[in-house]
Amino acid sequence: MEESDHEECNTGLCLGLGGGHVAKKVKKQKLLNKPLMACFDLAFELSPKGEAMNVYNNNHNKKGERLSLERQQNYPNATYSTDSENNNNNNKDSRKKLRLTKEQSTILENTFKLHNTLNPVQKQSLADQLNLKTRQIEVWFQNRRARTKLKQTEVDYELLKKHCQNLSDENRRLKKELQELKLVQSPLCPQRTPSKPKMCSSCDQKMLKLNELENNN
DNA sequence: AGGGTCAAGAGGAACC
DNA sequence: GGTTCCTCTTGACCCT
Repeated sequence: MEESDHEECNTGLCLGLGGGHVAKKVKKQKLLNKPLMACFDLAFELSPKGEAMNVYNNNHNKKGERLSLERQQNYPNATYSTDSENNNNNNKDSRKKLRLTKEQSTILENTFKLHNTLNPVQKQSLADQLNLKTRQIEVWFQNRRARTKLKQTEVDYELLKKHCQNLSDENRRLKKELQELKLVQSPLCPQRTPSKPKMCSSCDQKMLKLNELENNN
């Protein structure tokens, strides 16, 4: 990287001042009217509140350090920078949080509405359009799908809860109704007990004989 | 200070 | 076997 490559940068970070806290201080003085700029592998943006932030972390992260070579090979587009690239900054405050601009968020949201997954070509073109890494686009879509799913789960849970409540109410109502029916059929209400069927005299006699036989047996 | 949000890390599953 | 996705977790930042 030539020094002239970042002549626009007045954050101080190019001079070895690392970390978001430094950037935060510097931003208030110098960056208020610069929505997006890049310097080395660092890109800065203003948050909705006007704070300057490191757009993409440079992963001196404790975990980032153990990132396997294999994964780096799997994701060649990802900015898994090695310490040698950015080692001017101290490793402790590495993982800076990216804040997408309103415009970036809007475009991502609109794209997500059209298709919630992207093919590599779409990913690349979106990355170019938004000045982000394809890996960032990929991560955003992953997280967005996760949020959608979580929201849907919450909605489903509420629906099931309501349904369950309805079933409980119905069950209670039916139990009550059954109780009332039992009460109505009890001996305490003789008028409701089934009356003896009327029989003609011949049938009556036959019944009598049957009863006698049964009793004899 | 503590909780919420969200980008990113990590690891495993699924797919081709 | 490489790539992408899912899921859970982590950590930075914001808000109250």
